[in-house]
Amino acid sequence: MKVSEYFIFSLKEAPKDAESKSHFILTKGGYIKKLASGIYDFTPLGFKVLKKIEDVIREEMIRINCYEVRLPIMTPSELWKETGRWDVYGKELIRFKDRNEREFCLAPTHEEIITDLVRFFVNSWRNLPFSLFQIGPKFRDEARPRFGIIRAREFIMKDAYSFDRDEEEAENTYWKFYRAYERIFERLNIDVIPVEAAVGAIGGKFSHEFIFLTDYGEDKVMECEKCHFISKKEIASFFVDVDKLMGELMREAQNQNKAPKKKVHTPATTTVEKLAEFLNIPTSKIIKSFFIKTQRGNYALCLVRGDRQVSEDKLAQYIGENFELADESEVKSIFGAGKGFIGPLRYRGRIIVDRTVLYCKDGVAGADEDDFHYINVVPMRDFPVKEIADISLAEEGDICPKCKSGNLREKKGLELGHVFYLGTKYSEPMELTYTDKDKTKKYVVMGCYGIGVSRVLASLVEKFGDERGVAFPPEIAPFKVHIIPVNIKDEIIAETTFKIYSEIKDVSLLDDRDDISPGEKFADCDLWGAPIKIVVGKLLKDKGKIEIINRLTGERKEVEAEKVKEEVEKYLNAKNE
RNA sequence: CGGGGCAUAGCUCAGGGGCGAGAGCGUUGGCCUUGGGAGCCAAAGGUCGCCGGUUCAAAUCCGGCUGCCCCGACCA
Repeated sequence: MKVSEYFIFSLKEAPKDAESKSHFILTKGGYIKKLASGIYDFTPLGFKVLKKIEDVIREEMIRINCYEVRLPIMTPSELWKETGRWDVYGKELIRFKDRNEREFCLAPTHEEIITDLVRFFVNSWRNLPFSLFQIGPKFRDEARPRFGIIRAREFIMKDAYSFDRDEEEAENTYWKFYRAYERIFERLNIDVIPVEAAVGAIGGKFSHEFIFLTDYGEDKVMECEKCHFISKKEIASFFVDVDKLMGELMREAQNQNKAPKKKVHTPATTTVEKLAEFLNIPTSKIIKSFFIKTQRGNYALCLVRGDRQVSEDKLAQYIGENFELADESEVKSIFGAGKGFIGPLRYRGRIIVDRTVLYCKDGVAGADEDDFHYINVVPMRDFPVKEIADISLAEEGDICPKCKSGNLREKKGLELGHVFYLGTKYSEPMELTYTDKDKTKKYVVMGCYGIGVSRVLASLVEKFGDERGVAFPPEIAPFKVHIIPVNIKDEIIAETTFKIYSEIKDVSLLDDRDDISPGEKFADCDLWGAPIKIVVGKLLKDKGKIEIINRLTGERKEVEAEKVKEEVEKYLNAKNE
């Protein structure tokens, strides 16, 4: 491709609001242009990279017998009402009406749509299993679009859906996709870490996110600084030596000299902070109690150390269902006190004790009486410790649950892919069934698998970009070679340049503009992403040589014009094997 | 959704009740130059976001709206 014949441009001044590296480079290099908040045009250059990424994904999907479809983005509300998501999705769903006042939305994801397609076709066990995918736009009216295409309102996603006959078959399919994802990201040269994701109680059995570590991520992850184990912060575990702590507590509980619990007046200490300040003790001495009501209507009292935060995801996972905090009147009628003053000392129902509470050897807990707490509270002595669970958020400095020695550090990550075992979450409400060999009707077992394609592009720029521009790895670079004739008006340079270009035309971008300075050409070369830079200039005049620079490694070679094609091929083949 | 900010040329921005509304970059024409966005000459290019108000007079002051940006909340 010749620059003079292409639609390609760059900006001298990138907009100041470009916050992340990828936003800056992609805008400055003319890959994308903002149309509205969180909505972007892709230019031929940007679209070219996007398609390379899509091609890698497409190949790997086809490799696992996943078939490509094209689903509408304008979708009728009826389908969303079948699963209840019309109401569950809030303002993020872009809704509108057609001329007949029928409600529609722009699809943010396609579970309902694909399930509708599939139920039209599937009747028998003979039709199963199979999986389908598509690559296309998704619409989510994000409250705050950010970092260019990292968090956009319209973005490109690959979404796949699997349909199996039973759980076992579906699990196998899940892991098949999981492995395909590993291959995809490896081929894309992007380092992702598969981490278990929160599924809540409704999601099903498994879910993994493929996380790319970057400051522009929106997910918090905990990483062990020693063994580099990574987990999402919401569900990250951390090491607590429960046996040792229980042994210590046991001795404390039996120690006759230990001060007995004592009721003290603590007026208006409705929060942990106020209580700690009032008693002049660290928050870590307080045993925080909160009372929950589960989806099935059961109650439980949960205890967490005062300086710790409960993880709603971990707690939901632990009890196996969703829950909410019991309301004030329920708490009052069961404990006889308001929320800030309840404790485990008299409660006879289910008590879930977070492991961090085991550190409290003379703690403070609510007295079940407004404006009163007990001090010198010893777990096991003063209340039963039967159910020990891991329900608090991991924090910086906690011990890694895997190697049990390194410290956890909080980092930011960006979700590039997500695999989800759905079970019958959609097939049940939407009546996607088949008749099995035994003539009984069964629900199809589903999974869904997404990759944020445009977000992968941004991540690649985050990884391979610098202040001046970006050099993509050959497999995804828009052009593999960027040819710069320093002065194309010079006949010798022009002749040599066009000769080289004719030999490697298919993979090259030739900057044949004759009206701009060399500096401008070099600047654009930095921006336009080719991993190989070929310069035809004074070296040709002086020594008859061409300069080849590998922008990814910085390696520089001087070769004769006749050898350029060979050199380029050598490099590309080495990278591709 | 809460808090804050911005809106003037294609881009980045200056100006601040009245005078022909400005700069740099970009664009067009001419010249010069060719190893890191170089230089000279000339020209084109504006609903000063929209609606209303105050005023003899509004791009400028006031109010509303819209859009965009930032912080936070939210983000199967």
